[in-house]
Amino acid sequence: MKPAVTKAILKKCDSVSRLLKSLSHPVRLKVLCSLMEKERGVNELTEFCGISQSAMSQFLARMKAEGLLESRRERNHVYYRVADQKVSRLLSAIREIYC
Amino acid sequence: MKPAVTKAILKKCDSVSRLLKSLSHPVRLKVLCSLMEKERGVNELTEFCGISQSAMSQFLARMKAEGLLESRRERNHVYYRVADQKVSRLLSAIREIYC
DNA sequence: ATATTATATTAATATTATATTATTTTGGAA
DNA sequence: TTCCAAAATAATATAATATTAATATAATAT
Repeated sequence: MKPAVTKAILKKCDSVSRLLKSLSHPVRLKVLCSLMEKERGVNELTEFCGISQSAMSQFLARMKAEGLLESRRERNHVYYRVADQKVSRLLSAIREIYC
Repeated sequence: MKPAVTKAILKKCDSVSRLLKSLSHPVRLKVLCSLMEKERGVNELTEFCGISQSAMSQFLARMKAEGLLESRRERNHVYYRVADQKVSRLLSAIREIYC
């Protein structure tokens, strides 16, 4: 492998692997998949994934902190949506290959 | 979400997230990336990733067990290559989006 | 003001993944 | 056979993540 090319790949791999780690949990992946079409409320996501409210809240907080999700509040409900265009593209590719 | 669609997605997410977990470690991702072009020896992979022989061997064994890699022996050297067509496609997609 | 519902945060524990070191196996060469 | 290099395995220590439970906040309704 040419050293010049090599170095660039190594760096990219570090950042990309961090992103993939975020997608690599079943709940986080389910959340992202279900948000592909449209934004959804915490309640809906929680039911969909079949986990506790607390757990979901933690997942959502983490994904938001990582820049994967954005949220907005409406009355006493919070709605989440996918924040990153590239992540959407990646999810589409995954769907195409595996679904 | 329609229950029929839902159930299929939930199942897929479980298996896909397992795969993504495997790609989500920097070393494993580097190995896969460097094997996109052609097969490579353990030695070369170890140097490329900058980890110990033992650690690399463990990663390779795991990836082989998971069906991501195949290997062949030639004299006292072992060469690894990507085993799964779908994984190759996924890696290509990742490259396209992030590199 | 109090109660209720939705969501978030914190803390404790359990689980799993990774790295390290030492040892073993494999196949070939002296 | 004995020796050597390459690779694999085993055992253990360490670090990272996930899970669970309890508590806290936010907004609204009574």
